[in-house]
Amino acid sequence: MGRLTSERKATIEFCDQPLTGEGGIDFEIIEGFFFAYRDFISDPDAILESSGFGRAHHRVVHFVNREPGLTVADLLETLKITKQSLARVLKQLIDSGYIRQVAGPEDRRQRKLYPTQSGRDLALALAQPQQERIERAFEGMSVEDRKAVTRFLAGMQNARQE
Amino acid sequence: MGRLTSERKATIEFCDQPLTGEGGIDFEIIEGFFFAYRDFISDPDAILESSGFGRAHHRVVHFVNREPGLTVADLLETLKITKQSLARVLKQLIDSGYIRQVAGPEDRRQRKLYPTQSGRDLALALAQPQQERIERAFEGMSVEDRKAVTRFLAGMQNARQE
DNA sequence: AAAATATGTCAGCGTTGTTGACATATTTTT
DNA sequence: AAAAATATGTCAACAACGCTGACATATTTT
Repeated sequence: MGRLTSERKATIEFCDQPLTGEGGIDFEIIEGFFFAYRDFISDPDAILESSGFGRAHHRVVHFVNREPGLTVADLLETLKITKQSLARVLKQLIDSGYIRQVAGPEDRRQRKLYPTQSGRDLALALAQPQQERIERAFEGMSVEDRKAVTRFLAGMQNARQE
Repeated sequence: MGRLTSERKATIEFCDQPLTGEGGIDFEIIEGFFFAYRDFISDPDAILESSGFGRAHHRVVHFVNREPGLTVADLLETLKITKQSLARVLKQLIDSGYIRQVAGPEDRRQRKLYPTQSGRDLALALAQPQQERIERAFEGMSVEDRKAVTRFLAGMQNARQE
């Protein structure tokens, strides 16, 4: 604890000691996660900029490619955003020809989402720099180490609703 | 590749096969990182909501606590945002009594930032649920496994400018 | 026929990032 | 001492992407 000036009257207190892992807090992981994720998404961000798209578009293109035919409701559940938020970016992706909608064959209220070839190409282009970054981070690591990372990422997630 | 209808004329093409790791892309890591980070920041988000603060405030409080006395320029460099963005949240944190500014002892143009006791308490309260989540993810993992995670997070980051 | 469901849309708002321009205090350079 | 550079603050406008609330339409279920 310190004091703003050498005078006694005000006693304006502030902490001048760095907050370290004394309380059993793993700041290396906390900060590492922040910096790593920020840099991780900066790669596709740079690509998206030229198309006039953003991160929200990236996520939609990604998951539609990962599971072609998923419905709007499925996508909302995965992304955990509102339909109004999704509508904005989805409309742009459809208008730009990256994604198509098909009425559900059984339930015609549904809109099943599929990537076009452009949409697939875009998803791959966005994943590529991320893959290179992952490979660089994995460089020199054993198979067990890599498994540990995968397990860690899974363990950091909330329980999947089933 | 599929077709929207059985008709031939239009040939509206779309991909109906899921994009898997065929191109050597590790989607498990890519998606795991996305879901893990999203859930990771949701914990402090819930706490911040009651104070009327957001994620941007969290980051500022965190780094000021980690390195008391850092200057505004230092903070901008760490967060990689513009001073106008920082000003908004920093002002609120100062007005709310979580952070104090002190003119630099050598260079009086500088504003050195310090947490107050409230600011320290807030930083700890925000870190706590994140720590618990990390511990849960680390559960049952060896020391080498944990080191691998730390190394992975470091390797995912851009080279530090020095 | 009525209710529920899946989706779309309009309107407005909040947070947090951006750029550009300019002001002030202080330090460094000439 | 004057001029230039630096550290910070501030005003204004804008963009991306979350949110809520309300309402419309088509389709399916009850």
